Amino acid sequence: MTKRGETWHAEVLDIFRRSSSPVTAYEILEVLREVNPKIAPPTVYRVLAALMERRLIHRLESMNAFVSCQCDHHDQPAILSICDDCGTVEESIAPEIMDRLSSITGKTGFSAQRHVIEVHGVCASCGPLQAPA
Amino acid sequence: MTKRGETWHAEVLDIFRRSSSPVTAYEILEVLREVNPKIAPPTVYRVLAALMERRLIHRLESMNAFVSCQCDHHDQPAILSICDDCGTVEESIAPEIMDRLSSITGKTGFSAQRHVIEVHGVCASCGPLQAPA
DNA sequence: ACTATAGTGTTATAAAGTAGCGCTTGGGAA
DNA sequence: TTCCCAAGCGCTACTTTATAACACTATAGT
Repeated sequence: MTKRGETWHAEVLDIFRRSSSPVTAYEILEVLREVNPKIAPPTVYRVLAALMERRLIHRLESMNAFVSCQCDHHDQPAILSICDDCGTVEESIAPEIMDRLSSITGKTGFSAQRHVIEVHGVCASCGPLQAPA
Repeated sequence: MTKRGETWHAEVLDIFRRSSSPVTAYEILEVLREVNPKIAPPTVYRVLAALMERRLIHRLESMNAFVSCQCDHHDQPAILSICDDCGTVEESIAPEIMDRLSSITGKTGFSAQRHVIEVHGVCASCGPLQAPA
């Protein structure tokens, strides 16, 4: 199925891959509107949902934005580090942290299903060593 | 300062303490409007910002909602476990996880400043053992 | 008294996300 | 081959979440 249906999927994925920073749904909307000015939000959100389901993009919960997955493709939940200065997002994988997390939250019988880990800070390029005073 | 200014702070804190689940800004707005029907969103968001600064509440980034801080008061960042079934939120502290996290994200020179850790899942009361079939 | 500041009131608007309908297409079942 | 289904999309309208900007009041400190 879907040879004609995937029109926007590739288009949107491209937008993400061309951007080094998080992109909001409405920013995507604007770009798509350069192609078809009548596109509405639901189209964008549907594409985003599909791409998330395929693990091709991540949602940045703390920013209401999205980034493309940088890893080849792991089903491991990702640790996202966000530079509050330049907006760059880096992705790390650390299964042992997820295990520790699950075990800590599991102490009360909680069963973890989805980990949201976002670290805000300043990246190497923006850090104090690079921009002293 | 502030004997008259803090009107809403205590009121809002009370709302949080009476609720076992996350509360949205607009839910708070509704409650405040029972007292003063003319209250508008900015008032609520200002109170929330103040309470966050005092570390009395946490923002649940993945839900656009807020919960009161359950710990006595640590400046440690909290791990929030959210039951997607009943909405209950539990708070855990695990400095060693934060250290691990900072060290992992720091490998590329990233300097961590704010950790967002939210774990979605199912709590003990809602788990499969409690509701089999 | 004067001033800085924290908290609030108010209007308007921006930004983010969803409900719900219906159309088209292509692949598989009958 | 015909029918139906699922995926992707168009579109309208709407809800929810959040902020900008400006004004006012009261208290604490000097």
